[in-house]
Amino acid sequence: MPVARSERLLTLLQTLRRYRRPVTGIVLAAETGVSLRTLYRDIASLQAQGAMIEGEAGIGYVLKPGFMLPPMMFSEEELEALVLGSRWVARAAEPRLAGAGADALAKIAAVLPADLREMIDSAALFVGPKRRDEDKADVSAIRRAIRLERILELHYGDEQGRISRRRVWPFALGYFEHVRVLMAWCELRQDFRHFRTDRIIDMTLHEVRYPRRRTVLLKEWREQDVPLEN
Amino acid sequence: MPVARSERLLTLLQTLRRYRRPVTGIVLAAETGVSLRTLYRDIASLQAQGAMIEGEAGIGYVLKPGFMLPPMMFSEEELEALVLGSRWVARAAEPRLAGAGADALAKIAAVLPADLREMIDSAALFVGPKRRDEDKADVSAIRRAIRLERILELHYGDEQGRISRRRVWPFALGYFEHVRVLMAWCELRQDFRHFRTDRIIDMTLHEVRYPRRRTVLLKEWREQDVPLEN
DNA sequence: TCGACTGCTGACAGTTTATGGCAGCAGCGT
DNA sequence: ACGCTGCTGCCATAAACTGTCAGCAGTCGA
Repeated sequence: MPVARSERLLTLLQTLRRYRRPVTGIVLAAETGVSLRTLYRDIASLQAQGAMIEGEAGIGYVLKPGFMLPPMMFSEEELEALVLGSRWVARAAEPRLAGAGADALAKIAAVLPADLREMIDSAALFVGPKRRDEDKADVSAIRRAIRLERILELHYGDEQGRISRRRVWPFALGYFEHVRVLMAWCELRQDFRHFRTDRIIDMTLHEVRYPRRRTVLLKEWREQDVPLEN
Repeated sequence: MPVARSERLLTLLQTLRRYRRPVTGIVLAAETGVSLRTLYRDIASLQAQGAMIEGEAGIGYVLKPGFMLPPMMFSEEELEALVLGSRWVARAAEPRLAGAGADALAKIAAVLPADLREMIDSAALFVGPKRRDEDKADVSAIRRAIRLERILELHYGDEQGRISRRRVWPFALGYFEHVRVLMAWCELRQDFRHFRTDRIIDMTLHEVRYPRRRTVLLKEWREQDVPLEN
């Protein structure tokens, strides 16, 4: 196994966590089954990776409360859930915890590749409680249209049951109250419009890209802040 | 740098993500600057770490959409924010995303040491929207009392403004609606009681531990499910 | 069916890296 | 002053990684 070292670092971290008081390097070396010299190197590695370990001469090591997550794989949706949840905490929880939520979000964003980081900016613009309705439309297809900046043709039914057909320029997915909402520029209305994804009856992804950048649209939409058409 | 290999694995993962279509090992080997044989070993390492990479003879490799987070350090509060957020998503979002939230939570819980995993079980029992009030009491002190199973003496003001002094056995912190709530066994009432942390005027952490295990109290409280006194 | 291409595994030697012991310096507490 | 401890450099040894070669199996197109 080529993971011997990584595992040992995790073990060291856990061992360090068990003790509340400072622990000497000799003890840690014995518990992880390694020489003192190597232990110092391991500590240095963990610190380099962001672990908040403090060592003081004559005292020992203490690990500031917290935890290091080993490398983990998250699916796109799990990532979205984490991001969405953190955003909710950041704006809805008590100030201290809200700050922690924002920090956690920033940490995750820092290690995300650029295209996924955009998801953090555009997804979950609004948050709210419960939602039970199933989307008729394929959300991942919508996401792809946003990513590729492609024109989307929608069959859309409003609350009166009227069905309209529109060509829109999708640029973001968000939540408002309990529904998922597609943010887009509507060619018909020549303005920003919001479409509940559960009311999209059918849609077609066009081959042509729309003539503007979605990031620009998002920025303009934010400044304009039009009310929900619904 | 002793992290050469880890970095290369991350690079490989990113490279793999860039391509949407299957990529042959030769290409990946060239891009990561490594021999084909080593690339196969790297792929195996990533798969062992949970990366969802699929290889098919005659085709190439494809990475299922998602992302691998490198090892990261989270503070206790950041972890709580992630857990709380995921829980909220798990119960409030649309079914598919809710499932993803639950999965993400389970993944995090799986790598957490036992004492922090208890936090997942006990914290954020209830979730709800916005909260703006400041806690008067020190939440981290409450958490410490829970962790150490210590008796807590509270100066508590109810909604009528009456102030009472109680000795309680704290065993969990949660949310209900928009307030943080301390779950405890109340010595005065000889029953489970809930205390809004923003109504705790003052508190004292006693030296003595209470005579029961907090996990047992939590279990009994769950089975009993008494209504909120508030 | 055949061949080209590709994923995958084993073996082995060369190279790199990690490890452990030793020495020395600096800070903390008694 | 002394012991304990964190921390760093050095270096020989041990371990791990890497590349090359070989072979087998599966996919696709001709």
